[in-house]
Amino acid sequence: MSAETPAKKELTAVKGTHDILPGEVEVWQKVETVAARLFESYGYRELRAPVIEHTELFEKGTGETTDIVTKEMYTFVDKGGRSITLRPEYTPSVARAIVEHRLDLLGLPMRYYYIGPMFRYDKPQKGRYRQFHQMDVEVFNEKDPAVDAEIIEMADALLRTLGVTQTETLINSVGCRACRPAYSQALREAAGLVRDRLCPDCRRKIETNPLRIFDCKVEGCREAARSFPKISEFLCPECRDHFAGVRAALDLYGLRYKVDPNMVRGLDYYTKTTFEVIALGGGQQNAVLGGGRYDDMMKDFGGPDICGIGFALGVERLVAMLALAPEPRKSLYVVHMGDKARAEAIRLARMFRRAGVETLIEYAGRGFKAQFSRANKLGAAWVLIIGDDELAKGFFKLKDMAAGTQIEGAPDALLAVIKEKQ
RNA sequence: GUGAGUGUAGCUCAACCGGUUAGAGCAUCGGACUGUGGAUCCGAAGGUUGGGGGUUCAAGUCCCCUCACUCACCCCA
Repeated sequence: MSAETPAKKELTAVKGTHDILPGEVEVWQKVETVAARLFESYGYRELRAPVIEHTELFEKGTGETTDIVTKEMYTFVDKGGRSITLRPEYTPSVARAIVEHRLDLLGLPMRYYYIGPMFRYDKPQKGRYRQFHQMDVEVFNEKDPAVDAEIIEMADALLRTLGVTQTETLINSVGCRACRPAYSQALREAAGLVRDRLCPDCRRKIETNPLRIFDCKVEGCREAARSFPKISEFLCPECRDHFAGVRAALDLYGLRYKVDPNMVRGLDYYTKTTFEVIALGGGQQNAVLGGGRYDDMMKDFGGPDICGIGFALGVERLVAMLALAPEPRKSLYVVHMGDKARAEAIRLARMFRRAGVETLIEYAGRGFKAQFSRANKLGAAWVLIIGDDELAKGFFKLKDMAAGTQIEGAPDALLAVIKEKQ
């Protein structure tokens, strides 16, 4: 081991990844426990799928034409020659697990949630990282539009529970395989007519993904897009009824939302309902969560014909919106003087820890003054004092650092005092 | 992948027109102070000025390359 020569800044976190340090990690823990409890109250169960999957899963599930698959995946060949990918999203993994384990035959509600890291080889910027974390929620085999509304309401409930208010909920219907092709065609024709007024990017989108023209921020394109046909005019009766059902159920909840016919999502597999919650104000990466229905994915996997709906929430983006004060922790610091006292300190610390008290022992062997200074710096609520006098009596002193008061007693009695105020 | 901005101590920042050994505050550690914290005073440690190359008698400062970060495009959580 090299005692000196601390490594210079050659060893850094990989681009686009971040350490979540103590101080911030408490916020994450809070978010995770609140979310898990809430999801379970809606009948969801945690399903932990692997971080790595066969590359093919995402090619088929996420879609070969999506940006995620064409240029953002962390893919490598393992030592067995398999093409493996660090998951860029979670939904395909759940669908795979259902097919693999035939979870659809258990007769249980197919409601799953998961919290964990995802990986996309993007260029990092505010709110966008290469390793980021999502809370993912999926419901399968429920086609009633009230379920769409319920899941949106649950997302809203999560944000409200965490004290997030500056958001807007957007919903849309992107139709299904019966009605969307006609709409895409109509859109291509409309866009083709004003081709010379569109930016180069959008001219390309006419062929590749005409819905995305609505996303463009160039004013000329926005202006042109206003005259384009709306998806609502093209929905088949089934999709139209479904969307009306979603809105009716949302109204039942009294939830505020905005129908945004221009909202398109980047994943190919969505059908009917899509939705997004965006943060008001702030940067450009403002989608806190997004999701929708995907009625064809399972079938496309060669599995049973089971519909699905879900959303993914970006934990980094959520945490950035929170202003949670850390909960004060009350800890004990054990100071001591002399070899025997040190041994007693170690013994008593174990006792207090087993009783559930956060306890640290002074190991630097400094004078009492320095030890108290240390305790103060660490923000200890109490200091347990062990010196020759205390050892002789079997009675120890306990100082309340905030009050500055000090009591004396046997370890059990002192523990009782701490537990009372903990 | 494209574009712009920024890189000086752990953090926040100085350093004149290119000119001696790159400074300060905060934080850290030690001492004053071996039976009691916060205050004060004293001191120490901490830097290849992101890295490499170039111009110059001389570069933290100017030029080029590169890396990282930030922001935006694209896309998305």
